[in-house]
Amino acid sequence: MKESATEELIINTAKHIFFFKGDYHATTQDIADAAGINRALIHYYFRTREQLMEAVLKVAMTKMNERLYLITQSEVSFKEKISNLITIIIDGMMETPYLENFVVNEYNRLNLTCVANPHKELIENCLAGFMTEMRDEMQKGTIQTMEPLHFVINLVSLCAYPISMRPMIQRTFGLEDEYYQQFIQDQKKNIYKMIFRESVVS
Amino acid sequence: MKESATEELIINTAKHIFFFKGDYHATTQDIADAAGINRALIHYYFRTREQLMEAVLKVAMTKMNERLYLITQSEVSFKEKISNLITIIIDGMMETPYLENFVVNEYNRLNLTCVANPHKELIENCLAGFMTEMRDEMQKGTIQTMEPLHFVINLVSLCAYPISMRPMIQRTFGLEDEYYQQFIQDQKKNIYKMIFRESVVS
DNA sequence: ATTTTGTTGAACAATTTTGTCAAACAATTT
DNA sequence: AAATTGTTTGACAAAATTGTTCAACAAAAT
Repeated sequence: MKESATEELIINTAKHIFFFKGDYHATTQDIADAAGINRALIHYYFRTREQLMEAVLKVAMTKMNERLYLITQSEVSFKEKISNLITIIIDGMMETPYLENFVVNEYNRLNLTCVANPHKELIENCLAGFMTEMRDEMQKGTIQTMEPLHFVINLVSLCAYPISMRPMIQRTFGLEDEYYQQFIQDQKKNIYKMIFRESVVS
Repeated sequence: MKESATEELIINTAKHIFFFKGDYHATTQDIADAAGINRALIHYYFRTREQLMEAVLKVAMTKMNERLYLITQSEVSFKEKISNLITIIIDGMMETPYLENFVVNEYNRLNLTCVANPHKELIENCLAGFMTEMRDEMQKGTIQTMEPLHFVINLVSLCAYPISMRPMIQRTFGLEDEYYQQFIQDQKKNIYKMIFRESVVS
């Protein structure tokens, strides 16, 4: 069953408003206006605002899961895998910078069991394999020795935080948009070199 | 002029709801109920919901600025300074885990010039000094060579992200509250050793 | 003690936002 | 072409939320 063009337009508009613009206070009217449609259509396709939110969140989480899967199951060298992970996270988040904030903020309000991950077990296996891989590399001395969970979360922190908190960081340090854009691109190499303890040429 | 006990109660309750619980959809009624007072009092002291939000945000940002100031201007060794920074950020954020998210989310809506930092120039000076200090340590080889701005933001990322995004991370990796609490405490030493490239005993 | 000032709560009004409905319209089928 | 089905629209109703007012009360000052 393929969804209607209007339904997809609504979802995409909502995604843009919530995940790109970060306007969590957007009303159904705001969404309808942005989509150039009548507000009643939102209710026609999604019944309530809440159900639209759930549908949008579902799409978001599925996307995140796909990313995670893509990274962990690929058959490439460890260094390449890390490199891919950095690129996928940073590029992905630049497309939808407010997605993670949205998930965290709406977390308590929405019933997240209804947006459970269909590939949950598959991903858990991939992640377990990735953990083992990390331990191997630590023994080899490629990366610093620490709990694999710390390593993964550190890696994600380095990629995601500067994008998630962009408005606050830009304001704190007084950085222009263009400069910050470049900063995030530079982060890709920077993180890689930090992880593998290579010196950075400046 | 000391503020009334009621006014302080309202501020503190709002802070708890927004910065600790992370319930951004809380109504004036919700806040009044949580504070055990009549809703009209909120309007009496703050006139509108928006002005209450601004007052709360002002308190939050002042607190953040104080932290930053405390760290950068202290006359201790570089390693100790980093150690303090990690502790202050992590402990501070555990008290108000949703504060940063709140600032980012409300950023576009609120007029942030009205909550401008009174110590702005002072902090900029301290930060500039800190940057120089970093460059020195990089030349000495204490820390990895990179742009000081990257170094600072990386440091903050490592501390803040696991707390800011806690609900999402816990869900993704299926971690219990108690375990995660410990994880964050362990992060303090972990980040320190990562920065100074000391090996971690596990 | 009385006036003044500040504080509180309940009821009310205004606004905003969501949700519902029936009629009009378009597309498809018979 | 008529009937059926699905889509779109504007108007309306309901609910939720904010903002206002007034009368009662308490505390402090004169």
